[in-house]
Amino acid sequence: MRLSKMHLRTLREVPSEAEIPSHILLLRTGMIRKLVSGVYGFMPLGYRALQKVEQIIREEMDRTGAQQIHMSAVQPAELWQESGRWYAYGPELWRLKDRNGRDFCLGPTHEEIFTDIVRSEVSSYRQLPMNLYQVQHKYRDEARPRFGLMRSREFIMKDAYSFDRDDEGADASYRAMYDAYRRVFSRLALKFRPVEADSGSIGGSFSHEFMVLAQTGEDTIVSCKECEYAANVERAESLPPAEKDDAEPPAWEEVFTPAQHTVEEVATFLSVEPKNLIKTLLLDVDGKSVAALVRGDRELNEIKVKNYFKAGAVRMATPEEVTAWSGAPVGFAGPVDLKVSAVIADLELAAREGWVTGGNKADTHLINVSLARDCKVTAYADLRSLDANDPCPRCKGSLEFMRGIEVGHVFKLGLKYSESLKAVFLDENGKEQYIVMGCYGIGVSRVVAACIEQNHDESGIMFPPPVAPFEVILANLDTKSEEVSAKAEELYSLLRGQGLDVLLDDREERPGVKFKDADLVGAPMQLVIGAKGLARGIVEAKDRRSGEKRELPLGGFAAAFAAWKQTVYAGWGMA
RNA sequence: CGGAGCGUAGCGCAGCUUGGUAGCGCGCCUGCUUUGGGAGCAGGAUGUCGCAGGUUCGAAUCCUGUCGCUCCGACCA
Repeated sequence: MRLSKMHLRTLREVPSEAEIPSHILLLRTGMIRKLVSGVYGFMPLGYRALQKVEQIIREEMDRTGAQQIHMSAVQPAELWQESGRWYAYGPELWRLKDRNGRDFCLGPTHEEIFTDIVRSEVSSYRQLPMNLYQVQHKYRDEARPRFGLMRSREFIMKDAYSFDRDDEGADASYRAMYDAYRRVFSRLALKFRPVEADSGSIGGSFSHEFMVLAQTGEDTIVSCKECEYAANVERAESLPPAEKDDAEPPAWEEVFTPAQHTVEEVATFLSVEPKNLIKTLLLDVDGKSVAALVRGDRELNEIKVKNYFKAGAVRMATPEEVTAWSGAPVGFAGPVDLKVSAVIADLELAAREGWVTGGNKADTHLINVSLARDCKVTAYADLRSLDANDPCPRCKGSLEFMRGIEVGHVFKLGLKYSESLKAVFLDENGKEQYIVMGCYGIGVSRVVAACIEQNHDESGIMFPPPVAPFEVILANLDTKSEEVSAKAEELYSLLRGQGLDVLLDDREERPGVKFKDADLVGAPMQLVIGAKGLARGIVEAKDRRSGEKRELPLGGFAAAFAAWKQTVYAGWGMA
């Protein structure tokens, strides 16, 4: 592609709406254009990057035997009512009506549609297993779209659905997708981790997320330094302490703690450590009052509470509710004689007795509380978030925390949708069986953003070669010189002959503009040809990632380029 | 949904307090000069000041309403 003929508009200044690097750079390079909040269009450069990602995904999906189809984004409400998600999904489901007032939605995901196809097309065990996928727009009316392509209301997703005769088959399909995802993200030259994850509103029995590692990621993941364990903190399991201290404390008594609300304040006031306190958090779980107890130095993980109750919605109680349930202002709730429908305690709290708790009375705490003796604890469960001192739940090794961007998610769904939508087949014995399902998504547009998030510097994007809209940018610094231009054209067709995507900067611009734009748009390999270099018989080459420059001789250029290309790719961990 | 902020040229912004000719930088167009890290000079084009209503002789500016956008939080494969 010749830059003089390509529509490219780069911005010098940072658009005020963008905060994070990928959003800023996608706008500055003119790769995307916002239409309205959370809805973006792709311009030539951006669309090329998107297609590169898509192509790699398609190749790896096809390799597993999955078949690409294309369903509409518009979906009839009936199917969603049948699965129950029309009511369960909430305002994020983008609903619309046709002229006759019939309900539809724009698909946020396609379990219903794919299950519907399969239940009408598949009737025999001979047709299974089957895996269908598509690359298509998804719509989620996000409460707060943000960060450009990271969290948009319309986005591009590859979604695949597997259909198997039994659980073993479904596990094999899941494994095949998991492996395919590893290959996809490896081929994209991204640093990523597959982690154990919460299965959220898609449902199902287990799932893994694929996280691209980046500081600006919205998720936190824990990863064991010694074994393979890695999980989203939302889901990472905590181990109860090994030792147990059953010594029964003396009877509890009230202590006066005027205006001491927080754990820190109370601990300091009573000269005890925060880990000797119990934090009593009051929650509304699907409309029921619940108290969740964790050690004073721990953080409650609301997702674990939600999963424990298999609840739809969990929220912190309002100050009014706290007062109504505990009889005291915020900061003094405790588990002794608390009027709530359930009290659940973190596993760790079973390990010892003699706690400091809130007194359910203003300015009052209790000491020497025994959960077993003094409180009605409904159940003990893993409720807290891990912290840096926690051991790995698998091997007890040490954990590290990092930020990640979720670019892929694989779920084993089991019978969730086949039961609600009655997707069945006849087995060898002529008996009707439910199809066992899995579903697998990759946020294609988010991958492009994540890739930039992981690979950029002050000057612009550093695209990994497999994602780069162009692998090489060839800048002709002297477009008015016939010799230089002839040489540039010669190199341009030579490189294209090698199957590379090359962008020839043949604009009548000053060198500085060309250098800045080359760095900004982030082609992994930059070549510069100008009168000076030509006189010396060389082309300058710059590795965008490392910044390393070298001179390639025009005599024997092809060999010198091949060697250089190899070092550039090696820098990306590519063969 | 709660809190905060912002809507003025393609982009970044000033002007609003104290009402009176709509501005600056970048970008864009023309010409000349320039040409190895976002050139210089000269000339030029581009605005329903988000929208609607109100106050006023007169509103970008004051008042009311409304829409949009962004950030923090809540929420979220």
